[in-house]
This record gives sequence, structure tokens and C-alpha cells, in this order.
Amino acid sequence: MTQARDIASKLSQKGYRMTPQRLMILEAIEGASGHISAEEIYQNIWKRYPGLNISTVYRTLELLKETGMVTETDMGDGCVRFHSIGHEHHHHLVCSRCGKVVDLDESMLAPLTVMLVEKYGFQPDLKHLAIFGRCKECV
Amino acid sequence: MTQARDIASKLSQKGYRMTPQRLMILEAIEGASGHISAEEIYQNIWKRYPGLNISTVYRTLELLKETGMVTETDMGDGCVRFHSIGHEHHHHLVCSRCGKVVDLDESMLAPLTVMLVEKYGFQPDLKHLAIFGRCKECV
DNA sequence: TTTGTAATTGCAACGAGTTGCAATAAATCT
DNA sequence: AGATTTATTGCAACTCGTTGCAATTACAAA
Repeated sequence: MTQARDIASKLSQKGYRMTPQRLMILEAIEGASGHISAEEIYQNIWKRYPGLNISTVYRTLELLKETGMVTETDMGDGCVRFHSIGHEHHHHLVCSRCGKVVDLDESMLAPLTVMLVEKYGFQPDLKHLAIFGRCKECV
Repeated sequence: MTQARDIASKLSQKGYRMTPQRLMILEAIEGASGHISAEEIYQNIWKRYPGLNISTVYRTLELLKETGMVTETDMGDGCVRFHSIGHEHHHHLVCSRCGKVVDLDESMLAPLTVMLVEKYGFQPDLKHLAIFGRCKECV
């Protein structure tokens, strides 16, 4: 919750305005244990504040993505999910047959990152990546 | 065009039925120089055959993906694009600021693939991948 | 504290893609 | 060839997410 206000002040410094909607959205993301979808954020807040519009949630998430405050991952379950940075970065191996998700440590992608930067001058955004494929059981 | 019939017969062998719609969709993908979107396939065919429904295009693409006949890539431009295998596999570095797309050779991801298989027993589907980030100019 | 103004919101309409279901038709069998 | 079976299609309604625009409101300046 303190982190939410922390991010809020960073946004203010960047010239963005702090609205009650944005603060509630930040708190909802912070309060979520792990990944959370836009719809979940919306439902969560709507209980207390039915005035909120879902498009505000999407626009706020877009803003937080751009400023690097949250990361987005498509887990292949029909909706994109978000989580705040602060938790360490990690990646996911998503089985496209059984849907199982295995976590992959960030360090595993370090060689790839180095190669892209050195050979292509390209700085990849690999804060939170989902790689699809087949897991051990579903070969 | 011959390739389209070739894929068609492979589908038949797998127990799927060959319909005029599917054949037209296959030809449209084959005829496209590179990537093509579902909407483009639909427009393309609709000129000659207005009976076609867009959901048939999506369902056929889903089928072709499952059977490995086409690959799908989200190029970050608002719609997913497809292209037939047959062209060699390749990947894309998509700049999330300026939108520029740089091609990345398949071999560049070989070490990653090997590592995922060896350490996690996970067979990644890296036939066609888009990695987002910042290009040389947009650092 | 009041005023000015640009960022933000809510709304409603839209775009890409999916899904349930009844009608159709491709492949198989006789 | 005609009947049978069941995959496939078209349709319409739906979901997730985006966008244009008028109304609102956070913040800065007076």
C-alpha cells in the first residue's frame, strides 16, 4: 500500500496527475499476490466505487506499462495479466497443450539479452516473458 | 498454389475435410508474399466469394496453427499475422517506440532452445517469435 | 481562494477474435 | 448413385480491449 503511494509520487514527478481512480488501481495491483487481470482490478475496485469505468483501468495500465511500473504477460488463458515490478522479474514456460505454467528464472535469458544488444544494438524488454511450447508430460 | 493442394492432402490424411473455403484460405496464405492478417485473407477471398464468413477464416487459421501448417506472430500493430511454413523460420525484433521491425535469424535462438529442453524438459515453440524492446535509434 | 487549462474520465461505439447452435455438405458406407 | 454420419459453415451474440469526444477535475498560477 505504501508502494502504491510511492509509485503515485513518481508519476506526479513525471507530470502525470494523480486521481483517486489511479490510486485505487495502483493499490489493487499492489495488493494482488501475483498476476492480476484488468477485469479483476476492475471488479475489485467496483465493489467500493461503482463509478469506475473499465476503460480507465485499461488506460491506467497502459500508462503504468509505458513508465515501467508494471509488466504485462499473455499467459494464453484469454486475457493478459499484470503485476507490479518490485517482485523480481521472472518468466513463464506455458504448455500450449495442458496449459501448465512453469516458472523460468530471469538469469536464463541473460545470454540472449547480451547477444541481442551486442549483435543488433537492440535492447529487449524481457522483464516478463511467456514462451509457449510443450511441457515434459505433453512432449 | 501447388503447395496449397499439398497441405490440403495432408489435412485430409489427418481426417480433416477439404472444403472450398479452406482451399481458398490456403491459397491466399500461399499467395501472400510474407505475413498476412486474418482480415486480409478474408478481404482477398471475399472479392470472388462473398459467401465466406470471417469466423471460418479464424477457425481455419486455428486449425492450420495446431497442425503446424502456418505460424502466427503478434507484430504489435493491432492484429496477429500469419505465414505458411515453407519459408524458413525467422524471428522479429520489434521496437515498441518507433515500430521498426528487424529480422533475427533462427539460429540465434538455438542456445535458448537447447537450454530449455535440457534443464526443463520443455520443448519451446519458437518457430516464429516477436521480441519487443528498443532499437538502436530509440535506445 | 479563485481562475484557467490541459490531463483525465465516462460513455458509447467500435475492432479483433471467439463461441453456441442450427443448417449444410464432405467423406464414407451400402 | 443414394443414404448416413459427423465435420464444417454461417450467423448472431458475445468477450477483451481500444478510441473519439464531450464533460469533468487535478494542478498550477494569480
